[in-house]
Amino acid sequence: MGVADVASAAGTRQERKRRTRQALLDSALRLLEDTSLAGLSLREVTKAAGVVPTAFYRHFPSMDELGVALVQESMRTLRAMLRTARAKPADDAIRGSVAILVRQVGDHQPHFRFLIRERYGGVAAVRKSIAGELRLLGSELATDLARYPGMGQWDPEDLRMVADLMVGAMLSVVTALLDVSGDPRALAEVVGTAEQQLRLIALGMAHWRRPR
Amino acid sequence: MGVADVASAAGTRQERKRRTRQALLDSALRLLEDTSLAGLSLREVTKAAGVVPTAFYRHFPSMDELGVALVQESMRTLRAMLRTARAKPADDAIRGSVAILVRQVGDHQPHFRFLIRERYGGVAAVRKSIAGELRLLGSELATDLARYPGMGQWDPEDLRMVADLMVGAMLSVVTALLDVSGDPRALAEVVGTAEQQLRLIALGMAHWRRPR
DNA sequence: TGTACATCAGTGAACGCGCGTTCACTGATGTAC
DNA sequence: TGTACATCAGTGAACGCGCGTTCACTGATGTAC
Repeated sequence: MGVADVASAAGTRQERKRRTRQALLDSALRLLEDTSLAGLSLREVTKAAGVVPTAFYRHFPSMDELGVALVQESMRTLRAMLRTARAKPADDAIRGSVAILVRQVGDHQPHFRFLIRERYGGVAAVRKSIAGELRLLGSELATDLARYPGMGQWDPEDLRMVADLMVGAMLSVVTALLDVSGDPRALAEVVGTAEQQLRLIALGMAHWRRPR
Repeated sequence: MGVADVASAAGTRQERKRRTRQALLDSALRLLEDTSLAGLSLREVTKAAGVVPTAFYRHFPSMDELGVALVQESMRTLRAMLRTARAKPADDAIRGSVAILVRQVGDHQPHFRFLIRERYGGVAAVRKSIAGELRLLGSELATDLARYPGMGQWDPEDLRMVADLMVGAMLSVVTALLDVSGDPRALAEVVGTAEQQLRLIALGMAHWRRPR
């Protein structure tokens, strides 16, 4: 028998298990484009992944836990996007950031759709997981903002307030982008509106004086 | 037999039907505090309303249609709120508007929770219904804004852009309010943050010059 | 007012179906010697 | 390297359950005369 016998071609047992787990996650994510997690059954997911229903339990204790795993995966995509934006500061920061957002949402629609759908969806464990991750993201963004020229002396509470406003605006734009997918005219309008909304927020920041 | 015999006490047949329909809507709304529409069964709703499952079809062709009816009902609550805000312009418009929002969300939590949950939820018909209603709301707000002193000469597109930003911010605040229900400390913080975010947007508007 | 008939909101039995979960199993992969 | 045993990812049968929907029905309400 050649060097690539059946066992080594399929990988180690551990590696094969990891692949099945990933197949379950991928299948669920695909099915979730049509429904919410609450409307998705364990049997549908296993069928799409090509395993028997009972095999599910070798990987997750319940569909809720699979949902939490999908949150982790999706948040990794979102963080990758912010890292990209941070890495290459364009001369027009707003236009550059929106362009990156558009690109990333286009490339990873299922992840973003999942986050938007389940953020206030029916599964409590998933909702809490997303809320916690977004809170963390707000903190990180506030820290980033503090490094911007002229913002060093901002009050930490104000930084946090602005960061949360920006996260909210970003998620609004993501939502709008998911709605227009495929229609170039509508896409251009969403991009234009997003840029202007961010400019308006930036304008507010430029004239901000801490109240009270 | 007295004037208030069984028939007249229970109302006309039409009136009794209307009451059963309302019982179905009320029961569904209460059950929806724990799940999303996709996770709610026809049988649960009829059981909570005190009728037999098959009676459901005398009022709605499907659970989806009940969901659409709940959107109508909830939007009526939201519009009532905006009418209140419009009716009594306080000397501090932002503080006054936020106070009305807090009051109204506290009084009608189930309606607001339903809108927030199902806005991007799993049921397509309901999602579309909410999206359409919110678009309408944005138009109305843009028209309102045009009447403000100093905004008459704003470009209609810019008005719409700002109106959408405000609707988005309002819904963010509603979400935050639903999360903190019952905790006075957290509530005060949400109110403070909301007021500051709106002030920042107002500040941006004050310095806005139409680009390009 | 009284009678005969029509309407129709709500009932209750029944159906077939997909669900989550249990259990004992199989057989390839992994490990100890 | 070869052998004997352990591990464990995935299988397949089976279960009881709640689901949406059908259907023929009941009996109070409504209407025509």
